[in-house]
Amino acid sequence: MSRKLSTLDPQRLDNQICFAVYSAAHAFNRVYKPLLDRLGLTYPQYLVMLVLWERDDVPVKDIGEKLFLDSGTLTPLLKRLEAAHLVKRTRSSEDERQVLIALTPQGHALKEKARSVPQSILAASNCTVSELVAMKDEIVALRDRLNAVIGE
Amino acid sequence: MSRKLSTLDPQRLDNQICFAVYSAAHAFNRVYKPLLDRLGLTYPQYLVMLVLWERDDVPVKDIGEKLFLDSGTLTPLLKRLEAAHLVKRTRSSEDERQVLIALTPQGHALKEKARSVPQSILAASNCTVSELVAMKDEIVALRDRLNAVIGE
DNA sequence: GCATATTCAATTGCGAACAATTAAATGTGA
DNA sequence: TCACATTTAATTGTTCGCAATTGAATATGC
Repeated sequence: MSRKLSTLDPQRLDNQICFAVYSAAHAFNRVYKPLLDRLGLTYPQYLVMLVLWERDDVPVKDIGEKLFLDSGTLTPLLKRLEAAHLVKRTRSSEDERQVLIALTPQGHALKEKARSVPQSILAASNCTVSELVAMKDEIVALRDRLNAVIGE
Repeated sequence: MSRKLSTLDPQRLDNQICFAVYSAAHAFNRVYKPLLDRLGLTYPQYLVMLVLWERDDVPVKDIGEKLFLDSGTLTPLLKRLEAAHLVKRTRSSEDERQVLIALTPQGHALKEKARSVPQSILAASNCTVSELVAMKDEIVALRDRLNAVIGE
């Protein structure tokens, strides 16, 4: 009775779904870490590389919009990627405010090595592909609604 | 065709579901932040307080197990809560290795003020309660399977 | 009882994450 | 043209998150 109440209590549900997402994000990070260690990347760095492998020579802002991150996070991260010789940062000649991020040959080459990174998660999840696709779409929809609330 | 392939490509799905969770966690954090600011808490601090409001006088390790956090994260966080006069940290007399965390009167009092925190998420989500419960359960199940993989 | 292993918290160092501010470049209106 | 707003990165300061190490207390095996 009190158990049923606590599960359906909307007050707690907010907390519960938020914590579920929060703790799942950490769990993903822990699974990815040993795989990414071999590439010398952290997970946020890996996300940036995924963006760049799709399209190169983009301003910092474009990366930030795709990953929902701001320059306070990206600037030092990109400097670390530059220090690792994976990207080059150059100011745009058309708009001097922009810094364009381009992959180095090593940055491009890393794409092949990264192929094997996402593999064990699906196996470990014990879900069908369609279940995971549905789940992903639900989470994305929730995220987008939350972000819409923030934008007002 | 290529669109369908990319959606069903298990390689990308791994990345996509992980990023969905990662970005949703940030979105939640941004929604909670202005509400928690009024309490003078960050989201991880709020999680610790939620644990303590359920049960008091627990060792650091118990908190860590519930929130999937270690002492490297919790020790400084708890010191900040102590500096804010919300908790008291005392070494257990039974086992001197343990530090017990107890709420101060102000820590207890904050529970009432925190009642209004989880509220807008459900409204903003545009989902039914049962949909959100199902979603939460799926995410928790996935998280637990991921954590099981880490434990080997 | 004593050496060894385990447990627990604290510490250190590094990398996010973000708010708030700064500074420079660009765009706009009068 | 010139004042003003906007855009874009960079900077600064605070807080997480975790790996790795340390150190102390407790438990275990012999």
